[in-house]
Amino acid sequence: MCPRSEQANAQVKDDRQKQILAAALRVFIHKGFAAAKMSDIATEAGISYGLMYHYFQSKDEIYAELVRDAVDSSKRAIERVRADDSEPIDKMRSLAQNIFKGVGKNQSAGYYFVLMMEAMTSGVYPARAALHSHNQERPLGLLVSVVEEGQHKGQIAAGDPTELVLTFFSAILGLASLKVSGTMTSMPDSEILMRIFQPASQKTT
Amino acid sequence: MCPRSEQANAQVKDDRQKQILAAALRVFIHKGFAAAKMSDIATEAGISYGLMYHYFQSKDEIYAELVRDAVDSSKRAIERVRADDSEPIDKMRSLAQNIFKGVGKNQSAGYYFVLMMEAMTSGVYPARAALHSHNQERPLGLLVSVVEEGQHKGQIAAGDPTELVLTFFSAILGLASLKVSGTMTSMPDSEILMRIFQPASQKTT
DNA sequence: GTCTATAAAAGGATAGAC
DNA sequence: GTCTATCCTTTTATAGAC
Repeated sequence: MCPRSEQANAQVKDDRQKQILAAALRVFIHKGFAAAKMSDIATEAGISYGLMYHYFQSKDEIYAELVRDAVDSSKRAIERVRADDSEPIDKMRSLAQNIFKGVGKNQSAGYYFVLMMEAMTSGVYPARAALHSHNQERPLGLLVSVVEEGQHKGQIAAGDPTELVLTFFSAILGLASLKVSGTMTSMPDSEILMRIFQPASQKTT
Repeated sequence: MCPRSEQANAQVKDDRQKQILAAALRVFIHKGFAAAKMSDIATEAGISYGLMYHYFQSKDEIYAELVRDAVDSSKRAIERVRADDSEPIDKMRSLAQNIFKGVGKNQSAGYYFVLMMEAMTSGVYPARAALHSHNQERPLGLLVSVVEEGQHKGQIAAGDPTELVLTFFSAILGLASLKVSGTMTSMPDSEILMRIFQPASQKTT
């Protein structure tokens, strides 16, 4: 009953939740929502099956929580590059490099991006719900204006900026999928993808 | 008992199998293997649940069969462009255009490509089995030499050709996923992706 | 060949001991 | 807080009537 221990317990509880979420992220990324079993997540987290339900109400809840985190994380990363004063093309480059590095090293920052993209395409209900609870503008939408500015400055090829952003990130998604599945052992040079932005008749420099 | 009717029955049987496979392809593409239910496929095919098992032994068998077909189809498409006498860069372009057109129009030729790529990344057992039963060299491997030739001719940027091929097709995979899921209403211009091959300081022409 | 009804298995969720 | 054992829903697969 002493307040100290209660606070400590709250800390333990929070740690466990994070531990479960981290394990679930890995499992969901590798198997997808439907194929991921609660028992897989429990094993990956190194705890018993039943304990999962002490911290989360359902598989859906875990997934929705992760998608929210993924969107937040992606959004923060995007806001960060938007805020700094580099050139538009370098903002896109920096974003790509961060994701490539994260995916290459199996870090959750990289996994978050993959999860967010999969949530967009999967049609899984809890994903849709989590995506829409953030009714604020979608993360990738924040990049359209960056691309537009880059086009005005002649750094980025002409064309519908939304289409360009989607093409760029779906390409990253495809690469990340191959990497995560082990089909590809390491991520390629991110400059290959940067060529998507490259105006036809002009050097990058 | 008359031979004529038996042959006609064989034809009906074959038609039904194709009908089920076509329905299954659509369902698998939209929901993924694990989330796809046999009842979904039956409904999509417009037949009863039980009848599925008259033509196939299991969900795994249907999936494996589709993956085999997808690999064959992709391989034939690749062999076809390899055989014709156009420039290497135009061979890649023609391949991309075909896939883009197929995915854009929801044709099975486009779906086959998506299925094949997903089979590579999914880790689903029947997919792996179907992929390995074709122990012959993998479809995308056939393109490495095309890219190499394009590099010698200065049409394609330098760099590991395998990496380039994988990057190119994983980008297509990502785009196709967005299209199939409805996140993207139409496929972008395939020339955007062709820039992946573009040497840095040179016009395509 | 085709369907409906049922069995069998898998996986999500809960209960209760410790 | 943590685990084991059990329940219950969902889905795969089979049986048997027509």
